[in-house]
Amino acid sequence: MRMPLHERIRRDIEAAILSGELKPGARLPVEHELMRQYACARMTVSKALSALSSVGLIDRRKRAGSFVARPKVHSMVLDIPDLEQEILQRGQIYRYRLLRRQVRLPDHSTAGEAALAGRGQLLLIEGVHFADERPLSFETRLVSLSAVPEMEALSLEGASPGAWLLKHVPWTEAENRIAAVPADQTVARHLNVGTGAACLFVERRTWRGNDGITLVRQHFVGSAYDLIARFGSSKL
Amino acid sequence: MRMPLHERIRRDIEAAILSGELKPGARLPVEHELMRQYACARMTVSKALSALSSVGLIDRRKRAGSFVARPKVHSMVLDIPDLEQEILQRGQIYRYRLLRRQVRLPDHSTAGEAALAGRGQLLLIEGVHFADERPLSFETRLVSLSAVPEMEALSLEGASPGAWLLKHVPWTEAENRIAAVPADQTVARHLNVGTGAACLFVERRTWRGNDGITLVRQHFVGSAYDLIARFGSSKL
DNA sequence: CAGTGGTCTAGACCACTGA
DNA sequence: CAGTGGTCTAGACCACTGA
Repeated sequence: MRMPLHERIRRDIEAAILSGELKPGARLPVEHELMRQYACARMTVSKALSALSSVGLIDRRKRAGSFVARPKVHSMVLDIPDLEQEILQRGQIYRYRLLRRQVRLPDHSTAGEAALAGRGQLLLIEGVHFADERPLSFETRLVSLSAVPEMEALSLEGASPGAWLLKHVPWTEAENRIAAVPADQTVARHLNVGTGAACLFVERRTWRGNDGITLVRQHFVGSAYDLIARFGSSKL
Repeated sequence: MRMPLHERIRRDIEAAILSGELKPGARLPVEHELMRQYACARMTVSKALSALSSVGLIDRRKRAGSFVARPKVHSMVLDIPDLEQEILQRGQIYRYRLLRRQVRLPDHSTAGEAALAGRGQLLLIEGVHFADERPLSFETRLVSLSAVPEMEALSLEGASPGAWLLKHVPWTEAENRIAAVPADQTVARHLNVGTGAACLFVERRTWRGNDGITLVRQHFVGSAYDLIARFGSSKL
């Protein structure tokens, strides 16, 4: 057998929980009992239980014991891959067309802009992502030049600024807002859809540590783009 | 100090990575060096490094050492809370109106239905979620009666079937598809919006272990509902 | 083949908290 | 106040793999 013992213990208990044999609220055997069952040291049992606790399958309470967790928030993993990669993986041709590029001071009447800029200026980038020469997404992006000074000298022709940022200044925190909105005149023109057409709107802010990196707003052609989110307790 | 030592080591290294002091690809001190620095046992260092490895901040390789990970997939946590809870938390009145309830065999021409039903029948539930008496979401749901037989006898008047399921048959795997779609006639009538209005569409399948639980399709009034997704490396 | 991480032992002391 | 989990020690043997 090449599965570590702590892993085997973890799986045994996980299986019992998922099968319903151990129901939410049920008490697990105490560590010393598991040590006896598996004939192992306490650290080994502890490693297995800690792993289950960290994925939220059990709750551990001192003096009381370990219990199967009651179901809680259902958060799940949302993949928002690099648009360029995603289009290429679909076997389509990717192109980014730059519409506007401008360095400016933050608009202090917009709280988000001031926070993003810090003490520096902002780079405003507007463009359209094409898949097989059909517009897929209209994107307006603000980049903090105090966080990413290299970006000011960068030629943006042809390359997706989002892909460049991902590669050079990976974020550590992000927040997304996802909504369905009707296309206004600007969006409709750039995406080549009718005014009022349903668009998927994604607004994303990213940070690296405490520094804001970018704020991006993307309108996707509703009929051409979906987001997929998956969740599994098998994730670590 | 009441922070465990392994936690302090983890944070020290995490801070060095996030600040850029340790760049992607950089080699970390070997375990014995960290033992010396913190004057502790190897298990303690190992616990700190394992935690960093499990959140993907470092890669550990035998014989070679531990290295700051290069940035990878950007997956993030998407919260789709119980709609009832969410509306109540906004300080609005929640109501669910049941439109249709029907037990039937799966439509075998639809791959998803047959897989969901297993050997049993399906419960079809249609209804509308109201916030302050304004329609927010039109929901069509299929529930596998072989996985959740209790649901057949359940009165569904007034209570959200999603909330009931969450409480009684929590899922372990889920998949969501999120899109923007125009309201068709049925959706427009139930949500009290114009035909063609932008709606946020969420299709979710959930499983408990290997058994399909439910397949739900929800249309939200675009102007009234957003999804929020957050990501932070601070998550465990 | 030597250095690294992965696992494991058999203890120990402690903080916490419910009976 | 006794039982539980949280942490930690000072070792050990091993698998892996790059120099």
